[in-house]
Amino acid sequence: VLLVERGEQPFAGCWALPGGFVRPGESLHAAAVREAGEETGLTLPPRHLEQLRTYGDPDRDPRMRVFSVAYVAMMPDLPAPSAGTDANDAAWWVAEDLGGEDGPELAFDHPQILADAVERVRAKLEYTNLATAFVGEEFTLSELRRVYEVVWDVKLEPANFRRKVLSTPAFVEALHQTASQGVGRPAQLYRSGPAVQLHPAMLRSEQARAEGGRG
Amino acid sequence: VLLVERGEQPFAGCWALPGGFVRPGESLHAAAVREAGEETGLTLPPRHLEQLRTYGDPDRDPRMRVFSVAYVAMMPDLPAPSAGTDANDAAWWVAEDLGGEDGPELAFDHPQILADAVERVRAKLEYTNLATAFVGEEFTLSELRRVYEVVWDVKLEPANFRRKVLSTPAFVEALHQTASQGVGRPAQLYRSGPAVQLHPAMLRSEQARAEGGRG
DNA sequence: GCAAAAGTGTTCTATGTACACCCATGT
DNA sequence: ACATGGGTGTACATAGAACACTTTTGC
Repeated sequence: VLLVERGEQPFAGCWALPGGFVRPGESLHAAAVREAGEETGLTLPPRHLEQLRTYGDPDRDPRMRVFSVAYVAMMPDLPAPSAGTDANDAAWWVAEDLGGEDGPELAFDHPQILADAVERVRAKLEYTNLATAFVGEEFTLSELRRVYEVVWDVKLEPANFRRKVLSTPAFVEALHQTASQGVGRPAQLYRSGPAVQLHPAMLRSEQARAEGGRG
Repeated sequence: VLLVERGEQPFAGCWALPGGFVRPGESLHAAAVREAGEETGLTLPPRHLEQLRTYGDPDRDPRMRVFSVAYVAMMPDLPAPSAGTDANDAAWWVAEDLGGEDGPELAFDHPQILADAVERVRAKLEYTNLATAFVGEEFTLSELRRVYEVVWDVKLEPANFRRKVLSTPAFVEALHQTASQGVGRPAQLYRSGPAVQLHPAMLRSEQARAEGGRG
């Protein structure tokens, strides 16, 4: 999770999701990309960007009435961010470490926004190819499986996962090359296929579903 | 679908989704309920209300920059609406009749909003108890099945549908009363159970999924 | 009695799960 | 040789689809 440390009141010193104001003539989508870049120094376009939802409770910002249209973006190979305007610092965080006792305090209603985002991603892994946005353009099935295992916090049977992915039409395409890596038999390389929606879905177990979300 | 006929430019004479501006100190949720009521004369609280998404393209309203936070509401027993402020008329429409040649022209980007709403509802029938918001507090399984059949535009096996609904934990609760109605064996009455998310889901077939939506 | 809708039983098939087993590589 | 991860095969359990059949009402 990409967070910035606030340099101004309110919530100075707290960490917050990067954001800002939409400009005249600018679409919401473009504003999300621009603001994320301005506050963190990241220029690469994200692999995936989608609207989450809009937060507009009257007292969510003590200064004035603010409506925040939250977007979720996905990036692999997380490049090092740098603090931008209005921010002391910018850094990547592990989602698991946020919201607990040890983690930093999040500003405004950003804990809720983050929780909604995590649950959205968990749910979308089931029925879309969103998992491929977490890995490089070329990847092994083990790398793809690790995405599901980490995000859902479960262990998946490698054999069954493999069959499931390969039997889902247009989910991945074989490159007929082997990855050159460490110990063990080299794995085949794949790239993301044309399918965006998956039929049938990669169903998470009852247990994995209870993990995070009421959805 | 509840629409109002616009009395002012732009799009005067066109039909539009009811809406308006959020007031100071008012939540988005409260504004959605209030505006729907003001423009149509309906006062009953909807059985279900949820945020759809926010539309903010720079030129979606020719007068000025407008961000619309769309909400979807569900009501059974559709009471007759009456035209309110800024509206010539208000009426219920069949969703299927909108968007085609015969239907009325919808204002602004409301065709897109409506399409997104229909797809949201279609998808949510699968994994939530949203279908129960379309029927009365007490209902037969045939009435519930008709919701799925109409919204998804499919035929479902009554026998299998019954088993599926009754085997899904906390989806419906039996009232041990029979409905008094027309021809055929009287059906048992049920009411909505405590479950909001359904496990396992009521999966629509590949065909029903292709019907409306890419999601 | 007959039509119509409610409800039960049963068979067949598809899909997920668990686990045994073989394959190819680095050390 | 052996540990490690990649990949295949297979038996079992579960869930959905299709359809025959019984039950209960109105006409």
